[in-house]
Amino acid sequence: MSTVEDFTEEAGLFYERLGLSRTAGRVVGHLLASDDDGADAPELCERLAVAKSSMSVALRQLDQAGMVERFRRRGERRDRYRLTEDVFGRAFRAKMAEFDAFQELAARGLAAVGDDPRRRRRLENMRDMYAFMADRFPALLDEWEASR
Amino acid sequence: MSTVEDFTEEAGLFYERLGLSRTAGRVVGHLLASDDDGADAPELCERLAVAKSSMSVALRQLDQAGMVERFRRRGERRDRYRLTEDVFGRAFRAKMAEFDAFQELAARGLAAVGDDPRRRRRLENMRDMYAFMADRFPALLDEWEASR
DNA sequence: TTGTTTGTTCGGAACTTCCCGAACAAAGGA
DNA sequence: TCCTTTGTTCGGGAAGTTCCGAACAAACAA
Repeated sequence: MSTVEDFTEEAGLFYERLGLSRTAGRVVGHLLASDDDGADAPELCERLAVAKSSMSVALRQLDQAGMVERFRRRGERRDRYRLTEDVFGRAFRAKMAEFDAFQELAARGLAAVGDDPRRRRRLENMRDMYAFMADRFPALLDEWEASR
Repeated sequence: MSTVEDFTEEAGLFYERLGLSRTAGRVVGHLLASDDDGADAPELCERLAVAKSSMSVALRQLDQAGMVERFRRRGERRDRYRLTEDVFGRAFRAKMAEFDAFQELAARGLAAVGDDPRRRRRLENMRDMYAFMADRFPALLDEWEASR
């Protein structure tokens, strides 16, 4: 029997492999399995057995990465946190920024190697491939969003 | 003035952010800026100022990840290493495996949350989006390869 | 003002990763 | 066989990361 707690831990491991901290990944897992009202910090601390200082850091990371947003219900004194509506679309756009970084790295390599065609060939291929992907990706995302 | 050495260090930092070790990233950078004959281990150790034990580990990692291949010139006694011809295509295919893993994670989440539509909505969106991308990506790669 | 709630920052402990040198293993020539 | 070359594995130390509890700051209520 698979539980929400199990899923939360799996998500923690999954996102840890992708570069988030374990705690941040577990938060994402918990918020994925909760509804759009999200959760507040004390609840997350208690459910995930994490100190509030660690939770503060993890939530700030996720906020700055654009993965969660803070909000506050009218009249309440504490923040709540939920995944951004478009969190996975944002993840894809972040991948596109990575494509741009690859292109830039290839360009730096080309500036460094000079004129030798044997040494330019692979870097040019790298640059062109990532340029191609960066060019095509937005249309793919648009197509997905249109299909919703 | 940008040099090949600078580029090698930049590549090391770049690939370290992506999850490789610094040494492995520097090797990739060096091989990117060299020609198709690649380099041998003593040369890499000397140029990158790295112990041969560390180089052995880094090269094995890159080999197992399919990023470099070993080869030996006829009659020589030491291996040489070069980037696989299709190293960046392989990187994209690895991203597709990541898409599959996201789908799988979403499926586990759905199994855990039960019937509540409010809690299923986001996980279903996650699953469907990554399924869409996994479906479309091969055609994108084919298109790139055809355009060569 | 004083006390309470909420959230952040700081210092240190625990853990993990990375890299080195040394020891070891394997293969080829003398 | 014995020695050299090539490459791997092992143990330890250095560096970086993560998390905790405690101290701190800010906002609000009484």
